[in-house]
Amino acid sequence: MFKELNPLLHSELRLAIISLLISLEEADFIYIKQQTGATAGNLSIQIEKLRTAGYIDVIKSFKGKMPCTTCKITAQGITAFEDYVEAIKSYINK
Amino acid sequence: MFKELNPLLHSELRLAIISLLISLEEADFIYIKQQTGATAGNLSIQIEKLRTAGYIDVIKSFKGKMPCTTCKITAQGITAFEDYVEAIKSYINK
DNA sequence: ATAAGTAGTTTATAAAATAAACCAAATAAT
DNA sequence: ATTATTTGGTTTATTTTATAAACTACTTAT
Repeated sequence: MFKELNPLLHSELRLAIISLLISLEEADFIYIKQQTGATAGNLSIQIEKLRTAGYIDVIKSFKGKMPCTTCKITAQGITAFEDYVEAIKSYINK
Repeated sequence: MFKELNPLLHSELRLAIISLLISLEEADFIYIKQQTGATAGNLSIQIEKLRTAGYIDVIKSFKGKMPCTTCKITAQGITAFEDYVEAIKSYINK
């Protein structure tokens, strides 16, 4: 009947992050912050959760003298997103 | 970019309840419990939240000698669900 | 030097979901 | 008839999650 919704992706901000990274393949902290409208603190935490789950890779570097955190979706992340999309459809297409 | 996800509907169980009621127009507590696999306690709470929001009507009656709680979606609930479906699409159709 | 801004992280608080315990009545077993 | 057991829930308590606020470290401008 209803498929299970992966709780890691069933979060407005984390879903937005993954959705962004699916189409972009790579995006930095500031860009994600702008696109999602999230606060830095919340974004920092949700990125870390996605990283711990193996859904994204996080690369910390410097852009000039400023630190720059870049995120990239992993193969596991792509699969998880695709599964989530299938699952949510079981709720919205009756 | 990303549309806001109504937090009342962005909950696995509440979304399942509303999704059921969209297609059925009416369902009782036991049936919803079976279809969603929710525990009675959790279901009781989530039904009350949907009722308070005006998304469903809850009618308490007796079926023979047993109490029976029947739920029915409201016009407001239908609109909220339709809006939610539009919003979630902004995350899953890139 | 001092103030203000950038790019984050950490800690604390509020909100949500879930589980466990409970209640009242009905039915089944001894 | 009295003691379980089940049904149909509600209430309370605990855990998890999300959000906001405070903080760190460094940079740029005054």
